[in-house]
Amino acid sequence: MQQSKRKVLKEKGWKLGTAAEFLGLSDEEVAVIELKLALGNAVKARRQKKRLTQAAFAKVISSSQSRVAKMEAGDPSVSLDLLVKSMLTLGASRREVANVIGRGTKS
Amino acid sequence: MQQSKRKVLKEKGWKLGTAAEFLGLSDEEVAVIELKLALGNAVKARRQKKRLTQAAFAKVISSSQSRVAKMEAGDPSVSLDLLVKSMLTLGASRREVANVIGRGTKS
DNA sequence: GAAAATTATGTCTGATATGACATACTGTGG
DNA sequence: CCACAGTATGTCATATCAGACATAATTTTC
Repeated sequence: MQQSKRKVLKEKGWKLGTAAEFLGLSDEEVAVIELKLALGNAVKARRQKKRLTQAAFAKVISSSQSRVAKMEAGDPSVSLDLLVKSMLTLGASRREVANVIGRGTKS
Repeated sequence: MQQSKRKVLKEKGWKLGTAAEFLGLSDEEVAVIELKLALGNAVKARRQKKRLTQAAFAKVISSSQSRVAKMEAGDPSVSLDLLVKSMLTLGASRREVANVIGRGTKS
């Protein structure tokens, strides 16, 4: 696990704060976080392509603007479930979701 | 959304019970459920291949035997997060996880 | 450059997922 | 048959995630 990656994640608010947490975060967990970041970016891209505002999209998925913002920002409080459901709602196929997961997403 | 699929999910305990819930379950949500079933099967296959018992694997991911059983059984109470983390812990690459998501998994 | 729209961030309360435990079910060897 | 390993199922208390709201920061439009 490279320091560079750790740094980015830490800045996003993923608590790698204390030594215990730092040590306690397995590579698999870090990988899941990276997945979430990739999906967040993908959601943002798709939403923008559809020229939807965060608020508008929030209504579509019966959520709130702030939650959408957090999704896209890679906030630790959003689940894979929500991200995937969002992608699908934005019209992504299962395969497209898989692509994002397979190879990350360039911003 | 085909009746056949609905039926299978219902039997697994995904509450399509009341009319409201039946109508309230969007196709995207159903798709997410299918994803979970596919991942559950994939987890089971990988675990068995490694000749790990549910209890043994549970220890590895700091969980419990019952939760592993629920994952593999496609229980509604397990999250995508846990399923994906499990796959990765079982040695699956991000790409392999993507494959399961892209094309389901034949049991 | 002000006003308006959009997005970001923080924090609540309620909803849902969590590990743990108990216990029941299923097979398999003796 | 029976013990025993593995798996399934139900239930808890606690932790984590949810939508909602307020409000700050940013971007867009005029």
